[in-house]
Amino acid sequence: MAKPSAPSRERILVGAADMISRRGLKATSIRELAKHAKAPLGSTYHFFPEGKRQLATEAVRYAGEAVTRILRKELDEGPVAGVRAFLTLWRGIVVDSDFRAGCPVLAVSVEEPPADEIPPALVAAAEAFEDWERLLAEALTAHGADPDRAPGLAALIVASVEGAIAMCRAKRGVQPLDQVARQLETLIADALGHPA
Amino acid sequence: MAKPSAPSRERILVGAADMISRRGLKATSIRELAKHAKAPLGSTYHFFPEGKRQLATEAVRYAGEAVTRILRKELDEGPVAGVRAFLTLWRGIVVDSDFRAGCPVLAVSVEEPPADEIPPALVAAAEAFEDWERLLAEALTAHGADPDRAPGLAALIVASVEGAIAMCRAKRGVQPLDQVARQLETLIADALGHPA
DNA sequence: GCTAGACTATGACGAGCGTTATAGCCAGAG
DNA sequence: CTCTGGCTATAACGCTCGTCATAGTCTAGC
Repeated sequence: MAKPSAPSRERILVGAADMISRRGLKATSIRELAKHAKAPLGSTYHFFPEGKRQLATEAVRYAGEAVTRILRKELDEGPVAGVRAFLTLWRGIVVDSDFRAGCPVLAVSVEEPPADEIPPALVAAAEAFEDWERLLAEALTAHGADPDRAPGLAALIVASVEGAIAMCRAKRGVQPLDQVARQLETLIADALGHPA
Repeated sequence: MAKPSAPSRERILVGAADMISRRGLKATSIRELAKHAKAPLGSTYHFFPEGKRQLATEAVRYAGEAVTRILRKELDEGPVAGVRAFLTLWRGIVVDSDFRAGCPVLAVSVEEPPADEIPPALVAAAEAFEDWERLLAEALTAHGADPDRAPGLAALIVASVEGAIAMCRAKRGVQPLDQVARQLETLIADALGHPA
């Protein structure tokens, strides 16, 4: 035994993030998730004893941090390259899933929390957004953007990409993401001092 | 008889749009919707005999067109005023609901359609986005923006506002919408020929 | 006042949900 | 080999879901 757990746990998390990004949190059932992740139903409660709440929270964190890692790496080449990678990442997910999958963080963000508490999955979603914004803002200021304006610009980038992902799914086409990509690219070039 | 129907029908529609904007489509149950709209459960099937599909489709159309009307009216004062009204509208909904409600069009857009068909509610969502983008693009070109770039700019506006609504809900604060408002305002001023 | 037709009230159907309980399997430690 | 404990299998709990059927109420037109 020894090793506290197998690759099953991570497979469940990945499957949960994917499923949430497609259907939303409430519409993702643990039974179907188990089937989708090729794990037995009992195992989900073995690995995540607090049930759906815990599973959702960890899935959002997992996905959010995966994107954070990619973003951090690509931003080493500068903000333009980083934003381009950010857009390409989501574009790939949307296209590869035939416009059926999107961003799990967004999916969790648009579901009403219960009246009495703020679910930890929603907190994890907010943290993911903040991480992405912070990384972008730092890269922008590091490359010459006005430090007062960089956070706002970073928020615009994240918001427009998330919105464009949803629009692509509704329209079943990549135009919104491509349009946003173009606009952001010139906008960032401008903010960095640019050539016109 | 005579009058084909009462104000009940519209009340159900409004309630459905509100509920969808909070919980998403799949998580909105007809039973709770009826309670929320103070209509009997039987009435929902009387007014919408095709059931949830029809109800969702009409609710999305209803909400989308309501926003379209507001947007069209406010754009008469120019693109800056129109975008400002657009943002203020959503800001009000988010704040008044204590960050529990958002955009029903976005909510429908991020839910996976069944494998065999594209649900009409999703088509209605795509149409709403397109209407908003078209109105914005027309206003931008009419006020001096480069006609080649206006559609992309309009898409960026819609995408960033939708994304910011979701981010506000996750963070339980209005900063994202306000940041996006500021960025869009200067961006539009620029695109219109501006003073720097 | 009576009747037709728009609306409402109520209850049932099968299905799926989250969750729990119980029992079984099976690799590795002693 | 035995035993232990991580993992799996199966069945069941109460609940809510979308939908439908049936019967009842109310009002407008004659």
